[in-house]
Amino acid sequence: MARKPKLRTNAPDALKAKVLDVASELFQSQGYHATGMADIVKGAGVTAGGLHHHFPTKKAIGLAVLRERVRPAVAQTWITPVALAKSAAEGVEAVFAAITAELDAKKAVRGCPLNNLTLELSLADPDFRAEMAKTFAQWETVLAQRIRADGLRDADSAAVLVIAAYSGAMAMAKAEQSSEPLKICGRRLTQMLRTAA
Amino acid sequence: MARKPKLRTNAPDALKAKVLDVASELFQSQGYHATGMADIVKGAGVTAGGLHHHFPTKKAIGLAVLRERVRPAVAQTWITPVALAKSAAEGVEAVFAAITAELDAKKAVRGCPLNNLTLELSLADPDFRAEMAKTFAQWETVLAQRIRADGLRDADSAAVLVIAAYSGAMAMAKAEQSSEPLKICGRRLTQMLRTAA
DNA sequence: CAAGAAACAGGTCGTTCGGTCGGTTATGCG
DNA sequence: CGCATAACCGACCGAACGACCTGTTTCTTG
Repeated sequence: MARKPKLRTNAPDALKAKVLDVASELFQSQGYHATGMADIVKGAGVTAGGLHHHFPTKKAIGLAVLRERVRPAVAQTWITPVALAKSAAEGVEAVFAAITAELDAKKAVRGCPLNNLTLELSLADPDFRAEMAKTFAQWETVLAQRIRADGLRDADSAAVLVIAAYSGAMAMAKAEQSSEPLKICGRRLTQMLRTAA
Repeated sequence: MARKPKLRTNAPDALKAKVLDVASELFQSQGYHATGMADIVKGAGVTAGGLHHHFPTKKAIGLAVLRERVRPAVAQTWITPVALAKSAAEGVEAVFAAITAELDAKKAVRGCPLNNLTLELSLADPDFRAEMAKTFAQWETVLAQRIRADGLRDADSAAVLVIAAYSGAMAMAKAEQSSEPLKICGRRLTQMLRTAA
């Protein structure tokens, strides 16, 4: 039945990467349940069979997106910059500035990838929930370390507050389609970190 | 074809109320997209035809849930208690205490209804987004008024921070299935409101 | 360079989705 | 009491869903 012996090159890593790129993009802009396998297939330019060979289920894709896209994204935009900053206050200020600048540049506020998936999936599946909890825990740990290094008391609770305020501000920003809540919270959080130091 | 002339009583308001109760419960525990019309039909003990007569589409149910269940819930658990409290700090403290107590009593942390639906739907549909934005705005306004009445400066930004921290803490609580983030944020927020007063 | 393994193609399966339709029953009103 | 109208019933529809399976091509390795 070989009708069209279509040209092909085996590149499993590239295929996987493309699938995860497309899937994380779609999950971010539409949500997990609103995204169909067909959307991913079409967006990634892959066939259903090829996709199935690497990711047996949709859940496997979701988990991989969480581990290989969302978590690194949190590390890159939040954890590393704050850890390397001169002070926690300065780091938080820079992160909020970078994020609000990016939001203003685009047209739409699509929310924090971690929070989007957390609220949609953490109750639906224990594996998803474990993944998110782990990411949050890591985030808290590193941020608390940085705050403690500045000599602040209650570094742990401060870290939780910063992460919570950021997450919630992003949710409000998504609802209002404006970066204003983030700007406000960024300002108050850096001020809090500075005056306590 | 009248096989079973099943007993029936016309009670449109009761039917609507039951549908909204069940739908808001299901949306809260599973999410909007993960909840099918069949789930609502089964849970409410209604027929598909009866449901369709009052709610032409699923979206209509979602909007009604938002307006007639979620918004009143926010008003009842947050806005009214804070508005009536002796001080903003005391009000916020009481609200956080009530919510964490309720969470600890149940087994699962299901998140804030408003945030759950916001993150899932605000990008998908402008009508949904408008509804959420309105609810957030009202929340901000009343909270800021209460804070301002205590004589605090920057009451508006404080209100945004409080709401954001609450929302984000609930998201973290959902991921970790623990009321701890809420307790921590509640403590720090009331402390902030008190020392600034 | 054979031959087994891995990568990929793409059609198809059963299910569930949201929504519809013709028909029946209750109820308010004149 | 009659009857128009709203409330309600439940079988049914096409489309889309996630998953899968067989067959073919490419790679790897002894």
